[in-house]
Amino acid sequence: MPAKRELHNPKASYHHGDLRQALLDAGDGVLQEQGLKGFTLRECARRAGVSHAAPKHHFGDVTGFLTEIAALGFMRLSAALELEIAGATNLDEEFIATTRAYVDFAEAHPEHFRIMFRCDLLDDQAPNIRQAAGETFRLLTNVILRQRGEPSLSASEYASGGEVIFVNVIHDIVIGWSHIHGLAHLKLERQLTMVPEDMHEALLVKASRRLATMLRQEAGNT
Amino acid sequence: MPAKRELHNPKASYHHGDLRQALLDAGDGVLQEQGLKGFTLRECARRAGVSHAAPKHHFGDVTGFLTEIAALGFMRLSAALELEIAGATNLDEEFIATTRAYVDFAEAHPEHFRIMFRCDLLDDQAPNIRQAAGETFRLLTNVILRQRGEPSLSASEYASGGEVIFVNVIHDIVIGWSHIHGLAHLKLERQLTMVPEDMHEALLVKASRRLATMLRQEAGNT
DNA sequence: TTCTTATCTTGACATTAGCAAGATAGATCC
DNA sequence: GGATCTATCTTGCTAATGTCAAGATAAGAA
Repeated sequence: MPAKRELHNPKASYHHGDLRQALLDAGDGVLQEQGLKGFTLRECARRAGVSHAAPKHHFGDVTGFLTEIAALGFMRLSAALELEIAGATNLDEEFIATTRAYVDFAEAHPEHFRIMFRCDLLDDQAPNIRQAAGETFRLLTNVILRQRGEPSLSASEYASGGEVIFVNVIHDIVIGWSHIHGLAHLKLERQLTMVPEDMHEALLVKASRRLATMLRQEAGNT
Repeated sequence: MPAKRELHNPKASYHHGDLRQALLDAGDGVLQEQGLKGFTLRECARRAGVSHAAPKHHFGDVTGFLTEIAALGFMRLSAALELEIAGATNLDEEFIATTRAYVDFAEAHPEHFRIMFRCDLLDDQAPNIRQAAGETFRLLTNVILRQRGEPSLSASEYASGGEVIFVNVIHDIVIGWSHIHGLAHLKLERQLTMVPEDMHEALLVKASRRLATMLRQEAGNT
């Protein structure tokens, strides 16, 4: 241990061990405490106790880093959806629970949510985020399929030609997702302030129940 | 005209005349050509032919500038909505046209749209943006009110206690707006790529028609 | 004319992303 | 064991940014 060298973090060795994960954790912290504005590669490096150029080897540039953060966001969203969906005991409840989980996620992790849906900041063709976002979409698709009384898609079914299976219901999937996503996004970005805060839960329930009822009806002409 | 001074723009006088508008125009150009990433106060100043600190006097800081840009965005969105709504000849058409105008706006001005709904980048309590966003919301509210066969709100009616008037229909307003906004946002952020591009128009029409039909029905229990 | 005020410039500082070159240490091979 | 290889991390640099403070300029008021 040569004393002449002053490492950024004298406790740690030159090789961090799991710097990649440490940087992702640091990024989480920065996003939570300072938001996307305070999110810089150098700040994350500082928190991880390494030099400013250390992240480059693991993520390339800031786009690569954000892509990874967004992919993690989709994984957490999927987990939250699965948890809420599993607790529902009927179709109305399931759709409401799905909406609630989605909206709650946006409010609990606003910066992650923003980044996940900012394709100009990401490499949205990267395999990891495509995979993660695809899984979220599969869960939402299945919620709609069940509303319509159709069988759900397993991950493997979805991977191998899910498009073919749900081509007939894609309209309803988009209707359902747009409803959920629009509500979450508008709420997150403070566009629903004309509704008193304590009415938001009731609003979510009523709106989602009405949507679900519609999804269970046969679509009309055209 | 002292020859020793080298102004940024020798053609213009020291006092620009309408630098505020020139900067806003420059900002428009930057957003269109380079997006939010290339949007910097200094770049806008360069385009307007003034020094890098000139914007400060007109907008304060970058947040103030973006707030102004966002307010303009809401005004343009309102104009687009009004135009499309005016062309509709029945309720189905009107709701579809509203959705189309909103979605088209997001695609035509993606960066404006992103900024308008990024409350962390803005001073969303500033009077100009509140006014502009309020007008957009009034137009959307009226679309929903007409679907329900209720009278529209004029700007003055909306300003003086519109909340009281539409408290009974706020659920449907949020349902309608969430649908429209969610569709626009998901499409803009490339989350609907599982639907072939040439089906997007038909998707929009079908989804909106179905939504409009629902809005015209009485809400069920709860 | 002189003073006042709004407008714009200059210069500086702290900060960032990204690059290039070098240092370190763990792993591999002989 | 020792030499080499390679991934990992550091240092130092450049160009750029937002913001501030101080000064310069012009337009209008007094």
